[in-house]
Amino acid sequence: MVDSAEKQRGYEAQLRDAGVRMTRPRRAILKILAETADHPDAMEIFRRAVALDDSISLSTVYRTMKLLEDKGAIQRHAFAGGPSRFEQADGAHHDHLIDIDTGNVIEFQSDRIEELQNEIAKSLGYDIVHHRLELYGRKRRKR
Amino acid sequence: MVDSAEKQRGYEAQLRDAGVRMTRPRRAILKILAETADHPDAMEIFRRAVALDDSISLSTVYRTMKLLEDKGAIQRHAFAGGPSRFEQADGAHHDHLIDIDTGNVIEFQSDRIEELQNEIAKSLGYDIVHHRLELYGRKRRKR
DNA sequence: CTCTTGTTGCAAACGATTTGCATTTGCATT
DNA sequence: AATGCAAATGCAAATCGTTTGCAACAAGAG
Ligand SMILES: [Mn+2]
Ligand SMILES: [Mn+2]
Ligand SMILES: [Zn+2]
Ligand SMILES: [Zn+2]
Repeated sequence: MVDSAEKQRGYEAQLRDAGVRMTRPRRAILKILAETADHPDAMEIFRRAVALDDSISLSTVYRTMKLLEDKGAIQRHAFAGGPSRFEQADGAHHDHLIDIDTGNVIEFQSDRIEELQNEIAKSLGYDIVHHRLELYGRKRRKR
Repeated sequence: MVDSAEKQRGYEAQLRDAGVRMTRPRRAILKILAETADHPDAMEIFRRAVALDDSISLSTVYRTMKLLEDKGAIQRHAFAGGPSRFEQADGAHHDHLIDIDTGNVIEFQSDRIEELQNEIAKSLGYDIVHHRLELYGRKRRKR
């Protein structure tokens, strides 16, 4: 809590420096993003935002997500089937495993896979600009 | 040509055996899929289908793609940004590198990456049901 | 405090895909 | 070859997530 409030202040300062006006809706959304550990979609962010400021509109949530994405403050993930989901872009790169029963998202990271991806692209004459690695799975039945 | 006509006949027989009625639109779409080497989207398939049978509707293209997907005859890929793109499901598993400038799709396959994915899922207590690995890249500037 | 310009909420538009419905068709049956 | 019925079609309208036009509003530089 203490930590996320601090983190949020850092976010705001960083954005203000980038020439972004700090409005009530934006503050609410940044607070939500700083506090959450999951990967909420726009509607979920909207719901949480309304709790902080009941005059926020869904359009503004969408507009803000796009703004933050452009500024590199968040990442957008279009997992199969559902709407886009978001997360802060502060941590290190990672990929995702999606629980197809619950929608839960688990993060993982593999240097080896990242390396192999680069090798493959290189051998095909390409430079990777970005990539997407998503595992869709089901919790293993306990034995 | 000879080859794809043969391939298409195989497709039709296989589907008929699965209880799928062979209609004019379906025959047209199967022909298109058997002949193409790329990853067309629904609208593109529609355009090519109209050339074979000008009474085909876009709805039917969508309905047929879903049917074929359910029967396991084709695969649907939702690459970033655009509409779903399709390809026959006959060959071996592979992943894709998308040229972000042209939209061209290049196929590749890495046993090592597939292995690593399974290890990761396993270590997280999951079984992979399906996955998505897409590299978005740009052709390397010639030196 | 004022002015300028960016931002907002709202409703309407959007693009891809799906769906309801009346009509047509495949095809198994006589 | 004619019949019957379920399945498939075309069309238009609906859907879903997301974007946009616009008039009202508010951030923050001066
Ligand atoms: Mn994540
Ligand atoms: Mn492919
Ligand atoms: Zn990665
Ligand atoms: Zn793969």
